[in-house]
Amino acid sequence: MKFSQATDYALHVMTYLMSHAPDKPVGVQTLADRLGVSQTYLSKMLSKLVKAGLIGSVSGANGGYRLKANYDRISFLDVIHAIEGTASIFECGLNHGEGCAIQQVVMDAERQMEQYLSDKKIADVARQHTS
Amino acid sequence: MKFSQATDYALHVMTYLMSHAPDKPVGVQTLADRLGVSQTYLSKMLSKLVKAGLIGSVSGANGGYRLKANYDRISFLDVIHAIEGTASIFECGLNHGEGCAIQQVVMDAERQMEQYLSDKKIADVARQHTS
DNA sequence: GCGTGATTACTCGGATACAAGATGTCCGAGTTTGAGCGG
DNA sequence: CCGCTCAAACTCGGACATCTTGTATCCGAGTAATCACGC
Repeated sequence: MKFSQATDYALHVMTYLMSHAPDKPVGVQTLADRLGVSQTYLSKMLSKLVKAGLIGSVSGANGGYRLKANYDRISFLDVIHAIEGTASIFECGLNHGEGCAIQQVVMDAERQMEQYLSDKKIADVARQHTS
Repeated sequence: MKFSQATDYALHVMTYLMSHAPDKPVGVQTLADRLGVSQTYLSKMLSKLVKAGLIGSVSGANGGYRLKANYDRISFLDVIHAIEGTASIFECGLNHGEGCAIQQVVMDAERQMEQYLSDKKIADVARQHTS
């Protein structure tokens, strides 16, 4: 029960883009050096972020990844869902009639956390802390 | 980012004990049959619950696992922590000065969820829904 | 100076390798109950 | 009926086996900018 490293990287990339280059595309190489991660692995996460519509990609020379217009409305939850998927945190594997009360409780708890994460925008922390 | 099956099993065991046998020890065999899990695997989780002090074990014939006196104060979070460990859900692997703002946000979100889970007692759902 | 082609700097996707953790099994050791048996 | 012994029913712990998932690397294909070169 942990968030993956990939999520960590993705969040930091988003923060970096917002605080350092909100308008220009940045190559994977640059981002990977900044975070101390291999560029090939980082590109996997960036692909997911692109697929989720959180950032855009510019191919070819001088290309890279860049923020889109409404980047200041992206929440922590958006990034986490893009990387980790949107599946629920808890699945009751038993078949004891529908509506497992235990699953209900855990999913409610999950909603509490997601509520908090969707209120927090990446741009908020990017402003105060240039990663 | 999911809770393990083990946590699922543990929660159901606790619910079962509270609703069916609050005072007598129940063997692993019985519990495992009830849940459709192998008894040897289930015993691993029960050991963890014992170590965490959530239930007691009675060895020897007619032995098994049983609830302790204050079982109605056990929360979902207690069981989850016993199985999954108490480590934080998110660890920033980067070394960019202390106090990563991103980690701060995610940990706050985690606290939201844990707050909810520590308010919910197992006995609450055991009363309404005999698993 | 101007098109045209080659080179370069990128993204993108698939295939693969590796390690760790979750899941599940097997077995041996210790512990208590209870039944059997001899006096 | 009493006490002893022994088997059965348990927990407990460690050592495995397996499977999935996260992490990471490599490579080939496509794409766009830029540079070189010939006219």
